[in-house]
Amino acid sequence: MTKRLNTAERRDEILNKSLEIISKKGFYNLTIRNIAAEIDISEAGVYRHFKNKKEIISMLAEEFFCHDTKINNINENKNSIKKLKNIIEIQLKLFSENPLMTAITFQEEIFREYPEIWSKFNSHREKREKLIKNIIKEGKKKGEIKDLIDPESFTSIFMGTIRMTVIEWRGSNFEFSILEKGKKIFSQLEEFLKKR
Amino acid sequence: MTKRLNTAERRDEILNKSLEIISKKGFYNLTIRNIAAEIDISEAGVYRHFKNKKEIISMLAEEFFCHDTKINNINENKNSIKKLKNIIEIQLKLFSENPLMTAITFQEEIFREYPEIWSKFNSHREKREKLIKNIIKEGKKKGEIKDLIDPESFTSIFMGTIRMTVIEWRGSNFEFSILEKGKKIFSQLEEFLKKR
DNA sequence: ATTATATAAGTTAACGTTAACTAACTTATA
DNA sequence: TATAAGTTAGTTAACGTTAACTTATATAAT
Repeated sequence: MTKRLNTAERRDEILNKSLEIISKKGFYNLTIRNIAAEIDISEAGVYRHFKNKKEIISMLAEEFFCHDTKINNINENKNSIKKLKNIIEIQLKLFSENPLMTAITFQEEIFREYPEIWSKFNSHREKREKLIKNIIKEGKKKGEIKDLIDPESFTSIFMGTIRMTVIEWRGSNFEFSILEKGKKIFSQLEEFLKKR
Repeated sequence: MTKRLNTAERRDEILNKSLEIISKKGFYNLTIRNIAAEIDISEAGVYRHFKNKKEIISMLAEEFFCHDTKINNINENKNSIKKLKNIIEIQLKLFSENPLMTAITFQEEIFREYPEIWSKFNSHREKREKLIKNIIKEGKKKGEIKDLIDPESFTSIFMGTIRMTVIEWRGSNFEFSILEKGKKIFSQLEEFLKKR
């Protein structure tokens, strides 16, 4: 009578539902009870598939990083402004394919409970910062980017802008196209960067 | 023997310690137990001064908004770029005077537990967005700001930049001068905005 | 094709802990 | 000396987790 799922299917279901809970109700409401109730199994049933709550959260973070590291690997032999454009495009494309993932980015602080995950987030951000800073420095050297641009300041501007765009998108309940908004915003930043 | 404080003093102590807990240990660890332990009274003692936990949190949010609304009231008869500069300066000055307050800005999501507070944060942000957008529109009309600047996009850039700067400051454990960093970053944005 | 069996997926019912909160009391102090 | 600031000792409810159990099903022997 009762339908059973195999581990792979159930794990996926648990992870997806967990992300949904975080996104819609906040991290506070991610409890084993709530997960179990939403997928209609017992609490103990959840523990057949994950050894504890932390493992669920780690897997979500892992998924997030896995999605996100694509950015660091492409981007060869390109104009530096194109590279920056590319970063925004990839980043926002990932979010647009999986909007709930944005919840993780913006509830980062909550991962403090799990110091290993928390430190991953921090080193991830630092890595991204360095990447952008280097692209700008390089662009200045190659004469593609204005001399007056300060790499460090612009990195803050760049990363802040992406974050703000996503915050607004989340706030609107994902009602506009983040890709188009991203394009529009980058064209503004481009005007700021490029030599004439 | 035991020293007693009057309500006013104790309320302040509780609020300050609460903010410190949120900032240093995260919102999760803001519990009546922890507050009581840190100020060395019993848990029940806390309830002599606040009727429940929500009241503590509401007061903190109130304090935050109170600090923050100064921005909307000044700024008369000024060049539009000066106005924007002013907004950054006031905002960062408030944070530099009370660094722990930044914790509230960046743990916003947590206020979801308290929908009334949460909606205040949102309308607060929207108000700020409108203010900035209007300053830009006005600046364009008056010929102080470049024609190609898109008010909506620039608002995201502007607000995102402030947020990112504060995130970095928090990340560094408040080790650099946020006021100087703000100045530096605004001088970059200014280059972007101003007509030559 | 049918049947036996190991195992994976599920259950119930509890565990110890901690959360927010309260009633009933004691005592310092204005 | 009345009141406000404090205590002790509890409540109820929720948390993550576990032990001990049941049962569906994939697979292998008949």
